[in-house]
Amino acid sequence: MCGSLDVKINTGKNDGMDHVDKVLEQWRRARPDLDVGPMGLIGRVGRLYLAYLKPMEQTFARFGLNAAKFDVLATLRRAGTPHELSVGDLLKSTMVSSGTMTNRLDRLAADGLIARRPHPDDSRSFLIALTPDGLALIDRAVEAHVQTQAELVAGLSAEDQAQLTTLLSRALKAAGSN
Amino acid sequence: MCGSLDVKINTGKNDGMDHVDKVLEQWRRARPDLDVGPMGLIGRVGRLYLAYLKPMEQTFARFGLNAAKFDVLATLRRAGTPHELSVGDLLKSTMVSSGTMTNRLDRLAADGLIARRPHPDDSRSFLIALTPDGLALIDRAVEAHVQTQAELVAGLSAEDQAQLTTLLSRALKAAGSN
DNA sequence: CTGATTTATCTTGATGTCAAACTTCTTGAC
DNA sequence: GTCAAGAAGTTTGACATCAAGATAAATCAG
Repeated sequence: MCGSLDVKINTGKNDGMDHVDKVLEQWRRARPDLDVGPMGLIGRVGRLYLAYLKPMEQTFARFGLNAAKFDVLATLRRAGTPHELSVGDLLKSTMVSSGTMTNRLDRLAADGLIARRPHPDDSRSFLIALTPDGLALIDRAVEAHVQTQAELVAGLSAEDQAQLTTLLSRALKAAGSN
Repeated sequence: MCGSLDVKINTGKNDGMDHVDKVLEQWRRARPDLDVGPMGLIGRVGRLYLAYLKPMEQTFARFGLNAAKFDVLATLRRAGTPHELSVGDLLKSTMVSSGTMTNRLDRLAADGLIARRPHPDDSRSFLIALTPDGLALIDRAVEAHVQTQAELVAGLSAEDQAQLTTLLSRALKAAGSN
């Protein structure tokens, strides 16, 4: 007596179900004791993050960059003239480990996009500056990046964009990360 | 005459500004020609993703797992009895490269959490099954995971959670990833 | 049947990341 | 002054990931 119902729902290939809906449906069948409501919200945040990341990485690639390199160059660029920060400043802005930052700076220096010089007031420290090439590149890359981002949200109405931004801010506070 | 204004706004350490607000403010000063509206939305999605990911990774670590391993075990678990899928099935569900999946399966097999066996109908293929240890572990881990996720969104009202889920779904469709 | 193509998975080589250990320099207590 | 404690970056070792190439088996065209 439940055979037809099983077949009907099985594998969840119904109407407007997205990937997250299908996963939740599977969990409900496999572990009906679990409340998967939060998983739906958090899962969609993850999927949206990936959906945004891929096109942005493609844009970066057009300029010989990836998200990691873009991140460092953009941090220096938006800091304003003279586009120079210490390694520690970059660490605070970018939330990666110090070893990761060393690696990123090595590669950017090899590309001629940044230059290290000793910090005049602290010999343990280094100042990292955009080279002229680095400045020219990030200025072009960020224009393309902004354009890509505009396209990614173009399908949302202005009102939806504003509401989504508000709710995301609230969610960030609720998650304890301001 | 703009000196005092400059100082007042400089470095953006005002009221309720979060990290994304500060970045946008820096861009507005450094590149006033750019429209950074979409960057605010996309930036918050990224920050929220990270804010969710860190506590979830800590939960996984309590069970000797990381997000990659949890992902595979959970896919097998929610597929239902006999908790067995081909490598290709796992690839479709998890969106990683085939080399990555091989690596994940090697490590899970070394941990005794999954077992490979030849596919009875196709000698190119393998069936991957949870071992009894793997099943017991993922059943405990997913309970803790659901609990962690509940805590992460607990600061949002039920209405905000529902509205956010709706808008995220809309944003996913708008970004061309359903 | 047989050769060509496609499919399923694994292997290889290059990157990127982190945690923890390490080096060098600064600062603070006395 | 001098020594201990802390801070700024770098190095090391272990993983994780991907793209592209390799291997082996299934399928298809004729």
